Amino acid sequence: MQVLKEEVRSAIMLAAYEEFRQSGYLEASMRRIATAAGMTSGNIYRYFRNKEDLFDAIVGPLYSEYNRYAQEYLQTAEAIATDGWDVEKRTSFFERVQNTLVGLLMASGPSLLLLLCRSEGSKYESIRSELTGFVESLLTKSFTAAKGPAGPLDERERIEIGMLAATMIESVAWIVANYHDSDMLGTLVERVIDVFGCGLEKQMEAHRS
Amino acid sequence: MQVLKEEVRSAIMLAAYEEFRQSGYLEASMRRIATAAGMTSGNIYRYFRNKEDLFDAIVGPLYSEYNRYAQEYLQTAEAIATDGWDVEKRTSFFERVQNTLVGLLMASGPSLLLLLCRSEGSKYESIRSELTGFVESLLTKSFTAAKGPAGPLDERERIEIGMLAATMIESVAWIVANYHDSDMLGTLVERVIDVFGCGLEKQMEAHRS
Amino acid sequence: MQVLKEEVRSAIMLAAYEEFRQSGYLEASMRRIATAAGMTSGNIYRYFRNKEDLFDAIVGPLYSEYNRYAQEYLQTAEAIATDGWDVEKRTSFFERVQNTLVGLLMASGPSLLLLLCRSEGSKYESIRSELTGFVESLLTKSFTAAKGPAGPLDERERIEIGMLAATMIESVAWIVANYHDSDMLGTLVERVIDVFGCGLEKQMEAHRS
Amino acid sequence: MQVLKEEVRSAIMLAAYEEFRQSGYLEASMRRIATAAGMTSGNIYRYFRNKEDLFDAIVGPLYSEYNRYAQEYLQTAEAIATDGWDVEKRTSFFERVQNTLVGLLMASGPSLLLLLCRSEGSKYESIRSELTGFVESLLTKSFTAAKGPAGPLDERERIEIGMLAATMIESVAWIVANYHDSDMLGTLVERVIDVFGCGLEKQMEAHRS
DNA sequence: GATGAATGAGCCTTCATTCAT
DNA sequence: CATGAATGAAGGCTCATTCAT
Repeated sequence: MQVLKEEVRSAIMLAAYEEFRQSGYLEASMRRIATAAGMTSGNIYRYFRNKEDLFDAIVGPLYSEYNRYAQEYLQTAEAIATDGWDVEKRTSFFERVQNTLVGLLMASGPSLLLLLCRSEGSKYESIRSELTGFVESLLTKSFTAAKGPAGPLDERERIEIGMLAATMIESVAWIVANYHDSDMLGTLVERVIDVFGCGLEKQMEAHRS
Repeated sequence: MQVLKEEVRSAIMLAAYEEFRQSGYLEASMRRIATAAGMTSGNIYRYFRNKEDLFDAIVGPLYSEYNRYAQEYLQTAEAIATDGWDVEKRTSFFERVQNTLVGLLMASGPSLLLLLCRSEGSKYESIRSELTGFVESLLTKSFTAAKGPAGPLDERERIEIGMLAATMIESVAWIVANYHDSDMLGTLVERVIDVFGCGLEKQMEAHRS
Repeated sequence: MQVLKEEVRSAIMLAAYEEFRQSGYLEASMRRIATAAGMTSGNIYRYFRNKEDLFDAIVGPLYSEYNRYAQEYLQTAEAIATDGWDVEKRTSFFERVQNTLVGLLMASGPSLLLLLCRSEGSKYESIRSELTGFVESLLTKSFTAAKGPAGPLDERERIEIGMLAATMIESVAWIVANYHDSDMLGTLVERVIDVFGCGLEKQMEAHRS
Repeated sequence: MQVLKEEVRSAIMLAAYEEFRQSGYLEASMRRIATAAGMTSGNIYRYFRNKEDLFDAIVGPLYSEYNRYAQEYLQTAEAIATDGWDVEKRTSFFERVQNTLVGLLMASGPSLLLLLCRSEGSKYESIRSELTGFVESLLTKSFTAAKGPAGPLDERERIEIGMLAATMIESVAWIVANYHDSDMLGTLVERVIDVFGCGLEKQMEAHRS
């Protein structure tokens, strides 16, 4: 049964997606992917150089896009920080973060799940800490500004911010892993941001007084 | 030269803990565990039937304990729910959750890390969703009570509660994976519960009106 | 766009020659040959039954030719030996060997390189020992004649002749593998024959006395 | 059937030796080696890290020894060259080369065969050209000295020396591949050196006049 | 005629597990 | 008790070859 190249390529990527989703990058088996895609393992290598390349094909485009977004938003944040960061700007802060994340989610489709939750052992495995770092840096700027002349953040504040950033990303990862419908995804992420936003405001107040 | 049986058993479990922590259940290597424990891989099998059994030995007791706690708290919650769930009781609600979780953390020691974060591929890999289910059930009760006569929760409310429960557990897992010091652990978990608590209050208000 | 059959055949053989030269028979890759010939690997099998057949096509004609030469020269040598083998004839002996070899080299072109140096794993891999046998037989006749009435060669003489024949072929093979320019090739082979001739003369003298 | 470690190690090396000898480094199959050694392929890896390591174990010691010899003899040659290189020293030259080679052969045993003739694809594959370079350098020194004030060698002389060095090594390789008895090996190598020595003398004379 | 997708056997290697010693 | 040699299945990957199109 001869099939067109693109169809087969898609079939492989589909089977690979499923396998990566179930087993993660390291435990995924090329043989199983092949079987699921209805072919011999050798044939996969006509379409993808190796396991990494196959993972890349699914997840790489999204990663690039993320990189563009991240850089852009960090620069914007930098600019705002330099100008001063008044109440008005601060209130618009979480909308920006929210837009970044929700935008990414909308643009991404199901591959975000692999990137965020199943990439251990691949070259993308640091994505979570990158994302965390990104969010952390935004939060730090916001906090520093809010704190005003009181000076730089103390150790405990930094740890808490780090935790908030990380758990926020964990939460997003969970949502991505459990809801694939684009609308629902957006709603839930917004909700999570709300929750964390609320917690943050409280923390800021506490530290300001 | 002969070592007592229990000492050897401990040595194996110690080495295994470290290996599981670093590599996770699936990627953990029996050979490396044996080497680290100062023996041959074959000897491990005199003390533990297989990899799973070894993981069990480390993580199983905590799992049982968790099960006891969970059941107990659920029953309590049930009782309260039946009696009615007034403001006062509601305000004490998060303290209970908090106590449950922090108590578990204190009672558990480092094996919680394995159970929550390194059990993929083992028979405990569903622990997170179990925990989530537990928290979800508590939240549902609380919400239902708060909503009062307006009747049962709608689909959307249930989904949001599910998400909040799950992401809360994810957050706790992250903390457990990143901070081992018992005090810091407590502080951070309390902080996370604060944040989620704040978000929850807002949500309740929103839905009450 | 359609190419004539013979052109394609040639293109394949050309690409195959290069691949066999670089990688040897066993390590040669049909895929690389196809790519270099500007076609798909499958198409090669319309022109050649398999890898061996392709190697055959390049190297077979030369092998046949060698066989003709060898038989012819052996018969001549036989005839001379029967007639008696005086000094004059003996002095012309190495010229004959030389002419045989250099003739083959000139008549052969680059495929001799494959036949002599890259045929391991193919059905031609015994060519070196065949050639050696041929030269050995010539040398044996010459020696026997030179030794005269002293009778047949002893074990040690036969071994040395065998070795000289073999290393002479090895030398020629090295030259063929390293110099492709026809003139240089001739010069160096003559030079090698000189060297071996010199050694042989000495050996003959030693054994005659 | 339990066997002592060293016995098994030897059995593997023996089987490996045979396999490498028959198929060369690249074509050798670990499975076949294992089968020949009476075990599963996996078990080999208890004794040798991988194919390369196994080849190393057989061939490495000899290679080290060769390196020591080569350096030593090159230094000696250098010293002689500086002092001047009269007839007497020159006549002793080939005795030195001969001693080097024959010494190596005696010290080496059958692994020399693998090193010289079956190492393609391994990290030792350049051994022939190294050896050739070594001999070539000795010959060049000798020639330059013999030529005296006439100055450096011309292109053609250099090519011929290169060829003589290379074909000499080829000859030695052939001998090693075909005779394993230590005495016979010595005799034949001496014989080959004689032959080449004779050819060299003639060449020197030709170029001196 | 030619394509190139597909196969299947083979490669080296790793690893949990078993068992003779 | 403990060893560590051995197994067997699986891993990712390559390649000559076949065959539907």
